[in-house]
Amino acid sequence: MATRAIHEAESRGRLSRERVLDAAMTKADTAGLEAVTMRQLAESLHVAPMALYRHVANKDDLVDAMVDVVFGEIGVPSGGGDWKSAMRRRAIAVRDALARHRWAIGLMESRRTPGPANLRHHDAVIGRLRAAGFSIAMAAHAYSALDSYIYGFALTKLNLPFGASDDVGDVAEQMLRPFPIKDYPNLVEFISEHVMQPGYEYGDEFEYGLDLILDALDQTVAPGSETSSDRLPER
Amino acid sequence: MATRAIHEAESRGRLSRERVLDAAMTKADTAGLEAVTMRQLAESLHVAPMALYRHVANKDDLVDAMVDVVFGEIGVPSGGGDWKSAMRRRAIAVRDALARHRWAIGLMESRRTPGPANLRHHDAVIGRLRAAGFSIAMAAHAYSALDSYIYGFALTKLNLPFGASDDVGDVAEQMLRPFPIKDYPNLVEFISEHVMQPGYEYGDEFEYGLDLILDALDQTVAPGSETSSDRLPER
DNA sequence: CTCCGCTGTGTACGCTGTACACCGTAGCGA
DNA sequence: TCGCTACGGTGTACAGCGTACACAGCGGAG
Repeated sequence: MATRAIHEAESRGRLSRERVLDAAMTKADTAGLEAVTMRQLAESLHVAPMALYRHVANKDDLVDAMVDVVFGEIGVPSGGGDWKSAMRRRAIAVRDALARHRWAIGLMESRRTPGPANLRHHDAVIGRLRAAGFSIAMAAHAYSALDSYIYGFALTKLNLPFGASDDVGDVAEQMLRPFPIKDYPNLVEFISEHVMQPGYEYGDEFEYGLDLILDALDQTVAPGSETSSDRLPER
Repeated sequence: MATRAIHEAESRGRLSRERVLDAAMTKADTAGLEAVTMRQLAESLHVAPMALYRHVANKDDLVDAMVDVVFGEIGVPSGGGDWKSAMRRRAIAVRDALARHRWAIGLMESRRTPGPANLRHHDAVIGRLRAAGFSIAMAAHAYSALDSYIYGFALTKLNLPFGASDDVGDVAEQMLRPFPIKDYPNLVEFISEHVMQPGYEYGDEFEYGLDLILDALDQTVAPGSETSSDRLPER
């Protein structure tokens, strides 16, 4: 009884898949995905490592579930407006979710076993495009182009690192330091004249490319006209 | 002496950074990046694990070098033609390199310490755009949009798995099996009417989106005209 | 009251990256 | 020719990983 009481006090009740998932998300968000080990996760839940296996099949199952939580947060493209603004809002929702959960980038589309939120999301986006008059093939084109861009942007932004609040110029300069500057004149100009300028924010590039693609799709799908509600040529 | 002779016969001479790198690339290409462990790598070189550390600082250094080899294979956009076809060729070269080295996807832009081939590549691409009359800001827009798309496509293609020669339809159907079909009508239609059709190849989507972006950039950079050789508006 | 089943535990195995001390040899200066 | 040094390869060891397996304690059903 004493043991039980103490244990309850420490862990605020029994373990559950949801509590495991919550702890994993928090840990990943704050300490990175590499900090999400079964052992560390168990420790932060005040539980033995093997206890987790009563609630997740294995680590892959856990990661699958985490990714599905992110899809859940993204939700589905909300009702109003034309397809273009719906897709624009969705793109930004995805970007924002990936900004909150940087560890999910590169995992979102890579799971061999998509969860329900994942499927619901894809279903809704395709549905939205079809309702706007996209043929199946054209919806595939649009979805592929948009998703590639969105995930790719997140990926390159995550990477080429400019980590959040680091001074971008410092990082860039540091990457170049070991090399003779004269070998990379365009890169040097690019960094000193653009990246290091005050007010530069790589994240701002996102909407430029996004609108580029959305406008191009719009032109393809409704060349000349401005409202589209019928099946239109694929290519 | 006997020992030495045997050892030489097995390993075809001394170890070197290059031999380590070659073995690592081969292993990653054939068995995936997760098979590239210091121990397995050492074994395939007939050498003790710790021997590798005389030639690479640590595993991160090794992976950095592997990524730079991929950039080396991509090369720089070759001379002739307008910027659009140069960028198109580059995009396809990147896609092909990533197809040869699937493990590199997600690593290409993520290394905090880019190698010389990486920098040379970026320098050349920026240089090509600048030479075609792109302002610095416009070059940034174009580069960001293109790279996001290219890497994102590789990422989503790698992922949503349809692994190479698997039957795409089978995989898709299998992903849906655990769920009630009626919950995802658009997805079901999409898969059965499009993805499962004979001749469908997701990889074909790449050039559609690529040309969409290239044409859109072209229109932005030279609205109306068909040859561009001067600085033009950023946005 | 007894028993079953569920949940959490402890131990153990094989794998990972890599620190550290060691040793044989090749190549050099004397 | 000798002796030394520096370098490349080895063996051992440690901490940390995912997880298989046998077990224990408790709650609820019969």
